[in-house]
Amino acid sequence: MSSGAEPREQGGTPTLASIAAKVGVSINTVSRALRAPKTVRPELRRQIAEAMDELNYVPNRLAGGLSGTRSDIVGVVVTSLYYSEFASIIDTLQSALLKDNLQVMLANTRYDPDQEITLVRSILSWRPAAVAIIGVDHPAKVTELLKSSGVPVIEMWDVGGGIIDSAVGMDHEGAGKAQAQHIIACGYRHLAFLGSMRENDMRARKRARGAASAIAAAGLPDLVHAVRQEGGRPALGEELVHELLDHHPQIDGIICNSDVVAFGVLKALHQLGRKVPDDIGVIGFGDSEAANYVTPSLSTIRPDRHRIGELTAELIVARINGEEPRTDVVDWELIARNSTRPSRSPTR
Amino acid sequence: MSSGAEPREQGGTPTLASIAAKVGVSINTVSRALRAPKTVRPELRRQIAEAMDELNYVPNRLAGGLSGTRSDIVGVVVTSLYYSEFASIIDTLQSALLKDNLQVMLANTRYDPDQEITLVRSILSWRPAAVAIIGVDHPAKVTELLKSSGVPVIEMWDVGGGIIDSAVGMDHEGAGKAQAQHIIACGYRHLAFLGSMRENDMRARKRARGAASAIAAAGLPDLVHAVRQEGGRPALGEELVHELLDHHPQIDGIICNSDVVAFGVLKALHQLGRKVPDDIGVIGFGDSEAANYVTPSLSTIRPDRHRIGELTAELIVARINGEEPRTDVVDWELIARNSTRPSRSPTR
DNA sequence: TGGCATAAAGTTAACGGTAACGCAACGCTC
DNA sequence: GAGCGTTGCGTTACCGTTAACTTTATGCCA
Repeated sequence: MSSGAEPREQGGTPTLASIAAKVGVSINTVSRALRAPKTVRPELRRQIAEAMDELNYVPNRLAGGLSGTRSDIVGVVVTSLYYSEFASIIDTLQSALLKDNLQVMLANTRYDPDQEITLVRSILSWRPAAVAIIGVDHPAKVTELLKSSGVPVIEMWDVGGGIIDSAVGMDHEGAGKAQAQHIIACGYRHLAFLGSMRENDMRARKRARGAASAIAAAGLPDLVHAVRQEGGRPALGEELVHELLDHHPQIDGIICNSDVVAFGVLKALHQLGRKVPDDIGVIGFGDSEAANYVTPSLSTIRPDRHRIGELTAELIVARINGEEPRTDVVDWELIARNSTRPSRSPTR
Repeated sequence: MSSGAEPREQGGTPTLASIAAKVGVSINTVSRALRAPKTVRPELRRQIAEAMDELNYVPNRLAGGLSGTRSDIVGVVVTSLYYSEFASIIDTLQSALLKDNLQVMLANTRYDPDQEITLVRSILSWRPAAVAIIGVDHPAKVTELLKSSGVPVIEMWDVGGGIIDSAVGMDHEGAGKAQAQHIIACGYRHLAFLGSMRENDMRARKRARGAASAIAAAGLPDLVHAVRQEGGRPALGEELVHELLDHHPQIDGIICNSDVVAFGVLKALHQLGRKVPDDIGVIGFGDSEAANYVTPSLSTIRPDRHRIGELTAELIVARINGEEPRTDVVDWELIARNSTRPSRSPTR
């Protein structure tokens, strides 16, 4: 009050030195009290803990990371967040990593390969303990950066092809094939693949390829594509259905690239007076929360997102601890609901 | 080649020193080439850039952050990810921050206050340039930590009460009131509030309070609560509707705490043979992607999540640049669809 | 041609920790 | 009571980068 602002509290946030000074020990003893508590006398440890609490001490992990060799950051690179495609993977991953005191640093490329390069570089500059990244198809520079960094890299969601280090994902081509096989088994014959297909969404391409191969194997007419280079929204499904049926009125089975797009498809078909599943069958991908609650309920593929997140976390920890790289393939499940009818007899 | 493995390439990742040695300048010159390019001769700059590219140099931001005063990390603390409540906010926020070279570090408390303390401490230990956090109601320790850290804090999603520093959010009590007023205006009289209400979800409580006050103002019977301390899933809506109508068969209007819960409510009502919106009205909250695609389409409240993300990013940059703290309130919109009927005449 | 601003580099000292090493005090064994 | 392993703490040397100075070269004008 009297002498105004003394220059004490020498700047701002307390450091180990502040604690050390307060307790009357060396800096290192304080560090040890945190890092290796058994090497410090219990009474002293108590005093140190008390001082830390009083000063609201928060360790500086920038310094810790610089000094030690590990930084306890896990970089997570996804291609989208908005349509919650990967939100649940991140959710599981983050919670699982917490147990090992690993912090998630997030980056979202929005399917832009240039962004991916920038963001990977940016994440590497934090010297992460590991990097988890969506997809197995990356710009060459990304692969190069990740490889030369030497940090463990877990590629998520997809598998196959040239894995950088380790991978946890599902077989998208197989899933696409299963979509087609199911809809064929239900008796639909003139199939289309519909939805968002951004240039760098290799998973969507693989599913479309899988579907096409199943159709070829069944000797049916070629798969018709109705896709656009933008994010999957229900409204996109509505638009594409109109286009599709204008040009290909014979279509009686629609394989959607995602559930949200399928929602729009179902609505548009209803408005057009096309009965699902009687006149036309629809299958989605993703098993979104609402898939069982639209009318008719949506048949779809359920990827085990939870398991992907969990396994990724496990794998990250394993790799940090020096275990060998590996690739885990997780299952998906075909969920047959009312938008496809198993008992439908062939139309021909 | 001849003398075998020289100790050069001294371990692993290249540093400024590696570049400096390669080009034949001092470390600081290399640093300046990045930090203040105009102070370095163009020709030299070119050589340095070349060397960096060749060695795949990635700056060490741990060191940079420790030395300089800023760390370019923005800590983002959310209460949930799985049900994508906040995924789109993060999406917008992250993209907007990218322009200013700010990196998002993510933490998810899952509505656990102890986790919140742990995670905030953990994030502060990275000396972030700013922290964005969901909600304005935090454990005392969180508030204390954030305040004493001195970093700009933006509280998102909610506003009102004791703001730590700055806030961007909407008026949840007002939104709850609007839900009730809408459903009352449609002629429904016996109202219930239904959904997930975790102990620390203050926003849900505020909306319920707002609804209750609107009902009191209209002189209607008290709001019936059908809530549970777990995450909002469609199945929860189904379960709660059964419980609710068992005990309160007179209910003719259901205010849901979230759209996903409302999806289950609509399905259960259909199975019970209760017609929506004729016998009973339902309104959701959130305007999820699927709200317009369930049957009947769901009336709901649409918070401007995009704007919240955008404004938060703006505010973060402003605060980092020394501008004053402030609180921005964003709008929400009532979206009337087919699950409530505007023209319904009073039942009494 | 000396004086002096300016540009372009080099030197030095942090930043806040961690890890390796050193050393005193203590208790134990024989 | 000398020898020796423990325990508990202090010293010192980095980690890679930035910022504040200092130095050296360069050009311009009187």
